[in-house]
Amino acid sequence: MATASVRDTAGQDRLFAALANGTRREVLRLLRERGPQPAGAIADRFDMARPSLSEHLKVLREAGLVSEERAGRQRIYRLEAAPLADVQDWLHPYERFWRQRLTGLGDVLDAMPDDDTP
Amino acid sequence: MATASVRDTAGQDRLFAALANGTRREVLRLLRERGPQPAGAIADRFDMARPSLSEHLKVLREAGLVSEERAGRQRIYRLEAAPLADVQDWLHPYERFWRQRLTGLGDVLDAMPDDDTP
DNA sequence: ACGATAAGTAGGAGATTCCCTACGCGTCAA
DNA sequence: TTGACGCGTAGGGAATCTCCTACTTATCGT
Repeated sequence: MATASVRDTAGQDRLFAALANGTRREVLRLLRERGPQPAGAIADRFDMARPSLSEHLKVLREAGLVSEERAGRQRIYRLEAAPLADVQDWLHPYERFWRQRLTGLGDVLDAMPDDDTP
Repeated sequence: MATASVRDTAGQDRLFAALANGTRREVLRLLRERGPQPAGAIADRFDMARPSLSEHLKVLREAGLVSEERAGRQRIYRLEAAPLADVQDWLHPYERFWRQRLTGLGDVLDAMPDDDTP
């Protein structure tokens, strides 16, 4: 096993775009807190027509953030957190910048270059 | 000093949406690696009309990810990483889910609930 | 086989995104 | 003061997003 989370630009776009919607973030939270759920049970939690929520699930699926398993006439959705590890990886080189601010180190090092992505 | 990074749903939408674009992520990387830059120097790096890039800078500004400082007829843009700390905070409750997968602990705990956001 | 149930697809309205060209505003140098 | 420069705003076009109301497909119970 070698690479696990190399995401191209378009993939990152899809990932962040999937997260850029409150309803979809709520769906993720629901799956995280309550475990896998059939589409209907998810939809019941939202004040929105079911087909609309079905679309949101599709966006999450295409971003790799949920998977579906068919069980009879239900489709059980499950959180897939792996792409979120990609987000954390993306975040990592920025970490020292907010650390810097919070610890009051100030803006002293602002111009100090670093290399990370080619 | 009390709360520093409480972001409402709309604010999170704006934040993730700002990150959901390759050009804008590139701008952030540039500011991280090369330090603060005038708008023109940033625009020169992209194969895009300057007003288009100006719009991207506006989106980043409204998400709080960059700040601008006027210096003569230039506007120096600077990375503001604090909102990215919000992203990491948002990410945190999901962390155990991908850890779980990676360490091969398997799907055993998938249905185990946890509480985090109200 | 039939009707009811679970959930996705089709198509469409209205808003937003992402790019462009044209133009306006402030600042500096001569 | 005039002209050039740095940069933003206006406005517009094509594509995409987010919601809706039908409608289709697949499965289950009787």
